[in-house]
Amino acid sequence: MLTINLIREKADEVISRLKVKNFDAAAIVSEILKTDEERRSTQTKLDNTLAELNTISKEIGTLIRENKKEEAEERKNRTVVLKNNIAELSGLLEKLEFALRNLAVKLPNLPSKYVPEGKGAEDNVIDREGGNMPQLDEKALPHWDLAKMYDIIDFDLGNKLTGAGFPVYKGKGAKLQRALINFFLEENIRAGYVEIMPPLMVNEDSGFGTGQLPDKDAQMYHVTIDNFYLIPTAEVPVTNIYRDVILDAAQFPVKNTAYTPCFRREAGSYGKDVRGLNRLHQFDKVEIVQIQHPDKSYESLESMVKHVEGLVRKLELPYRIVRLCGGDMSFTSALTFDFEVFAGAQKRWLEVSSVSNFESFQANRLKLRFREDGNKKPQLAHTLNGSSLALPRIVAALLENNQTSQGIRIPSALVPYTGFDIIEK
RNA sequence: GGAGAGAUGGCCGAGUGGUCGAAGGCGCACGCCUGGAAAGUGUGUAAUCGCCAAAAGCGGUUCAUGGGUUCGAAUCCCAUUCUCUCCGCCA
Repeated sequence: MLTINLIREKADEVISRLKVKNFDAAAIVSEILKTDEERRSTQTKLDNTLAELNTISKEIGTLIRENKKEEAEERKNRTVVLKNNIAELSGLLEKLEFALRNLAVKLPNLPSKYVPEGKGAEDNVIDREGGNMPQLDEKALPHWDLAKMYDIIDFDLGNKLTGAGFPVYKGKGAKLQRALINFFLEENIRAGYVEIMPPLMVNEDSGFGTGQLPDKDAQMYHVTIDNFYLIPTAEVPVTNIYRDVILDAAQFPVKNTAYTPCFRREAGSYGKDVRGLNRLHQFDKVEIVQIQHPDKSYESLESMVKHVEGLVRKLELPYRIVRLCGGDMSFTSALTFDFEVFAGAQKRWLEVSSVSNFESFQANRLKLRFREDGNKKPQLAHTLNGSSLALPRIVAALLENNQTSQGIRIPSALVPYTGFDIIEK
């Protein structure tokens, strides 16, 4: 959520910058300015009325103590009028604040100056490519066939236990999951991230804090009996740790990493996108989160991108780093880099990580602030996060690209974690 | 799940209808003292919104959360959440 102050002070800039996201903000901004104006004048009236009531109440106290009953009664009569006004004004104020918030949450985050213009995925900019493309012959199998052949991931069994999108990992398949989780976590810890193991269900407040609620509730599994939500990403509980928190500037950068299963309903998905491991309802992901001083958040973003790149390189996967254009960016992001790895048998790029700087957009909703030496007023921090990494598509690419006639070769960086270097029949 | 007790500022803790944004202490900041430090001592020490160009200042709100009673609520009433104790159940 953008701050009202920013919209009030730089309305034209907000409108022009949101054009990069193909978002026409003019109508909403003018509505916000009007509502905000009205809100402020209503509050002034209300404050004055409340102040008068407070004064009278104090006088009544004094009069009663002095045994001046009649004068006290007289003043009580005046309060009847005041209280009616207060009820009316505070009702109006509440309505205006509600309206203002509803308008404000409709505005996406401003794209940073590094965001390329464009309508959709085809306009994204490929910043870097790396790794070697696999040399596979024509008979190379997609990962869902390999998973079956080596009996390491059982999609049918998942259907039986739960439903589509909940695979069962078996034997070396299960061990590979565990190895990847540990590999990612250990690499993150080595880079200075503090490991967090959060709850997998969150309450409504947390859902609002990171913006899944109220709009995107259809993407989350809802535990209705206790009104909890299964987390769609570790970003939700980890970022909410800092909801309503005022940090000390000396604590920057805050760096957290967390492994969690992620649960997503993925309503509306279909076709080849959901084949095999490409899109699941439950999957494993290791997340990195940073909270940083506004002056340094782009340095942090850069370091996160470098870090994730290091992981993909160690896994010897062909990858590319994509800078998302305005039209393809998420609502909340100011700048996003997607990591894609190439799955050799499907012959397509799979998104395995998305690293974003949200600047103060998320922090405003969370009320995540910091205080600087010599500056009494708390100000909003910048938040960033990224996957490092999401497992299923990494596994898909590993299986497909590393298939040989002997079996599936495990990249050497991972062998200390798996304890084996090949998956055979 | 049942019964009871509780939730106050960064922390501890007093406060049961008006003079309470809240005693006292700890912590923290700045000063005095000191050769320097400790001890001692003095002062200060929340967030948020509005008025104001801004600062200062003034005003509103906030004692878990949401309602209510009252001229007036940290204090009384109701609901919710959380914590603790006992009982039950349990990896």
